[in-house]
Amino acid sequence: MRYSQYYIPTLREIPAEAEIDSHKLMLRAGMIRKAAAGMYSFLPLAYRVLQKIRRVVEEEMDRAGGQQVLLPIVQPAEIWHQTGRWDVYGEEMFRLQDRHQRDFCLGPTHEEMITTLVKNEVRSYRELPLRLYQIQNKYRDEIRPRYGVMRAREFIMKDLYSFDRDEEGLNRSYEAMYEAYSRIFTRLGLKFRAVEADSGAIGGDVSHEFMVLAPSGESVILYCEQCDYAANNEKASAALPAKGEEAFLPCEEVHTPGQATVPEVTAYLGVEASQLIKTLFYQVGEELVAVLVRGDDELNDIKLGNLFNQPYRLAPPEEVAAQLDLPVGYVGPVGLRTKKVKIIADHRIKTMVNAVCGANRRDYHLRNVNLERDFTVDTFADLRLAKAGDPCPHCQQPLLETRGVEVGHIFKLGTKYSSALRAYFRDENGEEKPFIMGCYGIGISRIVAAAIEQNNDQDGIKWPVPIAPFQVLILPITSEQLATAEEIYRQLRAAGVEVLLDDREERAGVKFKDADLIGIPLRITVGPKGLAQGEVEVKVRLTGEEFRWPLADVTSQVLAYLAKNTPVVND
RNA sequence: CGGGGUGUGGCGCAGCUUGGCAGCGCGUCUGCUUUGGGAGCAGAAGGCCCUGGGUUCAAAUCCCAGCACCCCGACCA
Repeated sequence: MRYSQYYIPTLREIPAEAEIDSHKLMLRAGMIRKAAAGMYSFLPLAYRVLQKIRRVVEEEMDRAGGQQVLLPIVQPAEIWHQTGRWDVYGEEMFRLQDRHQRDFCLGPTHEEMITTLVKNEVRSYRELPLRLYQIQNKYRDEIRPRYGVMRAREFIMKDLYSFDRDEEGLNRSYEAMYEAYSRIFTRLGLKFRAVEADSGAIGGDVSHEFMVLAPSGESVILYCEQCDYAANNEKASAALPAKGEEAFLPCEEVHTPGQATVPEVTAYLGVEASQLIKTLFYQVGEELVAVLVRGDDELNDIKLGNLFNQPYRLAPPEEVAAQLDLPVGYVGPVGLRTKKVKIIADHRIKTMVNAVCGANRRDYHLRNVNLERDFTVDTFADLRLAKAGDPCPHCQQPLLETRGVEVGHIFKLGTKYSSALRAYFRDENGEEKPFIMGCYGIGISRIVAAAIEQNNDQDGIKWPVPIAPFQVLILPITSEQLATAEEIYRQLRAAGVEVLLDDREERAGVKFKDADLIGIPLRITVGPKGLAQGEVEVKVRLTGEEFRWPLADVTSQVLAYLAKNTPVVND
């Protein structure tokens, strides 16, 4: 491709709206333009990247037994009513009506659509397993779209749905997808990690997210170097520390005037935050529930939500005072029974000896409080937010922390949608059974942004070879070298290399700046200095390495570099 | 939805306090000179100052209402 005939509207200045690197660079490199909040046009350079990602995804989906289909983006409300999600999905769904005032939505996801399709077509276990996927735009009216295409309201997604006859089949489908995803991100040349994830409202017991690692990522990942354990911080758990060995001391009340918060109490009494029991009250449905966590722990809202399994919120102090006559800041589990409040505690409470907690009396705390002797708990659960340094739940090694961008998520759905939509098949005994389903998503457009987050510097993007819009950029310093550059261009193209020839009548500086910005992996500079010795100057964008190659070797050297830097996954 | 901020040529911004010809830098176009990391000179084009209403002889500027966009939070397969 000739630069002069290709539309790459680079910007010198950073548009004010962009916050993170990938967003700034996609705008500056002329890849995207905004149409509305969370709605973007993809320009030629970005489209090439999308196509490359798409091709790898398609190859791996096909290899894993997937068959590509294309379902309607506009979906009738009826099927959403059947699963109850027309109401559940709420404001996040783009809705519209046709001329007959019939309700439709723009598909945020396609469980309803695909399940309806399969229900009407597949009758027998003999037709299973079935793995159908598509790549198309998805629509979610996010409350707050942000970071360019990272969290857009219209985005490109690959979604595959698996239909199996039993759990065993589902497990095979799930494993096939897990492997396919690992192959995809490896082949795309991205540093990634698969982590255990919370399956959230979509249900199911097992779920993994695929994270592209980047310090600016929105998700926090905890992982163990010793074993394979890795989870996002919504899901991560830690091994329990050993219970303290000390002898129980007699419980005593101490005066702590005006000391209501954890830092205040620890400072006033000269104890560690880990010796404190925090008591929080949540309004769950109609009742107030007491939740106990160690003073140095943070409550994990996702885990708490999964436990309650209904709407809940932190009860404001006034309500606690009004309903239970308790002074927030001086509340503790001892004697709480008399209030008929359900007490839920994080597992770590079990390991505490001679703890400190509120005395349920203003300006007083209790010392040397011990489980069983002084108070009891209704339910123990893992409720704390795991953090770096915690012991790994599998091997006790300290967990490490990193950040990532979620680019893929796989779920075991079970029969949630097939049951709701009455999608059944006949098994070998002639019995009607609901399909056992799984769903598996990849954010195609998000991968572009994630790849840039992972690979950029002050000067611009540094594309990994597999997803670069072009593999090689040829940069003649002046028009004097254009003929030589054209010749190299011709040879490389003949060898099947994707080349961008910067044939613009611009000064060298401008071309260098744009080259760095758009980040083509190999830059071949054709200038008088090199040509005097029959050589071109080569710079590797990713590493900054520089070489001199004799003119005659350019094609073979380029092919060797590309081969070496295109990850291959063996069958 | 709560809080904060911003809307002025394609991009980045000044002007608004104290009403009086709409400006600067970059980019774009033309010409000349230049040509190894965003060149110089000369000239030119390009504006519903977010929208609507109000105050005023006069509004980018003051007042009212609305809209859009960005950030923080809540929310979110």
